[in-house]
Amino acid sequence: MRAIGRQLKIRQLLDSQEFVDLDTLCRELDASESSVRRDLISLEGDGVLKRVYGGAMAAQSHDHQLDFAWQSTRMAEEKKRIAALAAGLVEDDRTIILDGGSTVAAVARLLTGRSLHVITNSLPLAEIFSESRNIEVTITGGYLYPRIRATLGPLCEQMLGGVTADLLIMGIGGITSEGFSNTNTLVVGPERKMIEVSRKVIVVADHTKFGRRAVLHLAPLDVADVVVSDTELEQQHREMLESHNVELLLA
Amino acid sequence: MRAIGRQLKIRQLLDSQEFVDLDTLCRELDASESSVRRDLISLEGDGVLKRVYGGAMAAQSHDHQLDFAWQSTRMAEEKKRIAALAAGLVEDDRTIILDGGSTVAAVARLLTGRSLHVITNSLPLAEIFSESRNIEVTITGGYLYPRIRATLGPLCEQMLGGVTADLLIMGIGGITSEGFSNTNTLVVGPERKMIEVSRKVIVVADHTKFGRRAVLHLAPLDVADVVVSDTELEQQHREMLESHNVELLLA
DNA sequence: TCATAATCATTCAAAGTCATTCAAAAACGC
DNA sequence: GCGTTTTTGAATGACTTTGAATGATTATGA
Repeated sequence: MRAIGRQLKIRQLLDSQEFVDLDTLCRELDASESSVRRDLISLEGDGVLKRVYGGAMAAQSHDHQLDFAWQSTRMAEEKKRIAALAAGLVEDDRTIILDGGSTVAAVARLLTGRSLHVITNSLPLAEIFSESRNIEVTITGGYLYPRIRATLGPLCEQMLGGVTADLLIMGIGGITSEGFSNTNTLVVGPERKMIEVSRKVIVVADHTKFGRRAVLHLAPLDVADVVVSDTELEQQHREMLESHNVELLLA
Repeated sequence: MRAIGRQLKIRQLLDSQEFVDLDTLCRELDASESSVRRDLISLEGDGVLKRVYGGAMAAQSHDHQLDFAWQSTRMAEEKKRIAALAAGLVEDDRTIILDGGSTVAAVARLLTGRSLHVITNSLPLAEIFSESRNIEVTITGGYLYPRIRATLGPLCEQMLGGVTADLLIMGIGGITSEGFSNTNTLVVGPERKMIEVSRKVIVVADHTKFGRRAVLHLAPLDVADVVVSDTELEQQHREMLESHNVELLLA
């Protein structure tokens, strides 16, 4: 059977089932492991499926499953490692501000058993701590932005202006030598306030965020005390942070 | 079976049941205890489930949480009728404050299609409007009280002090001739503020609340403009409200 | 309260899976 | 037919996952 025929059959298989392992594919397609692997690499490039350890998963759009598929990728693993490192930097019984990024959510899940005072504008994040008896959660008020389910606006910023925190853990959209930037116009206001009222600022960002400049400039590099990223970060970006006196930790 | 396949099956299992023990998982997945544990750790990291001693529990999604809270309230027919009547009193394009009682939640459900600005300190209530494109939700900040998932405390009251609303719809613990009272020490502070900043106050309360005095006095009867209750309300209580110039509507 | 049983985290060797390389086979153009 | 390009499958070594064993921790019941 030719490559095209095999790939067609793989597509069909993934229509009916969510996951197929390599052995099954080799048997069904009557092809060698190597060929099947090559097909999977090709199909993954087309966005048809998601390669996972032991086989492949269907990449059905907008379904619950897609999130799952993405979460099981290598990138998600890096995110988890970054989160673990960042969580280790948090000392007990401190007041920390968490912004609403997905990497920060991963950090939050690792903090659930600790004793802390958490301030956040993100409802999903607040929910993570709902079972944590030793964590006091303060939510900033304001307009509830539905898409990301976080509070924003002047009321939010005003309230942030009235608090102080030992630590801020913040996700970010892009990092260049000019500073940190974010994609969402509305969130930068609260984020600037968060930076302002926090004694120490930790930014969590995987290596793909480096060299990218998102639409909205947020703050210069030196507002961050620590940046936590992963080991795939290029040397030039490492030096960029060092030259701005930002401590860099790689997970 | 590979890790991804197992984790998929665990998800499916937790869709249908709230808790699974480790033995069952090992048998169902035909995998060792160690592997299942690793899967659970990974899935917990993804926020899919909550690991508990002896197995794992489904991490209820927000919708489910709501539905659960919904079902757990003994939702008498009366309450629904009261809610419908109260919702009918709300005019479009107004700013209304909703407090966090279960009867008020019933009102909120009926308002989802409307065009309004809603201010609330209750997270479950805010969730009800998450899909409503024409409703702008403002959440009051403050300490997040886990049991009822509402914000409280000085920050909350301070923020309430900074707004004004056309209408307040409030649930209540007890109503006597001395006034309204509530069971929870912490919620009366925000509730007093809510009354203060609202031009009109509607109290929703089924007939069982009348004649009962809860531990904490909240406000005298005449702060309410309208009380909505059900037809089983005794005559003496009807007269009590009338004598305080409170309009009484019975559903 | 203490002893017992069950569950859990950690470690480590074995098994499984993956990316890469390379020579053989197949397809293609002329 | 013959040389070139593409595809294939086996082999190698690197990497990841697995399951059993160990000791630590947590529930249970007397």
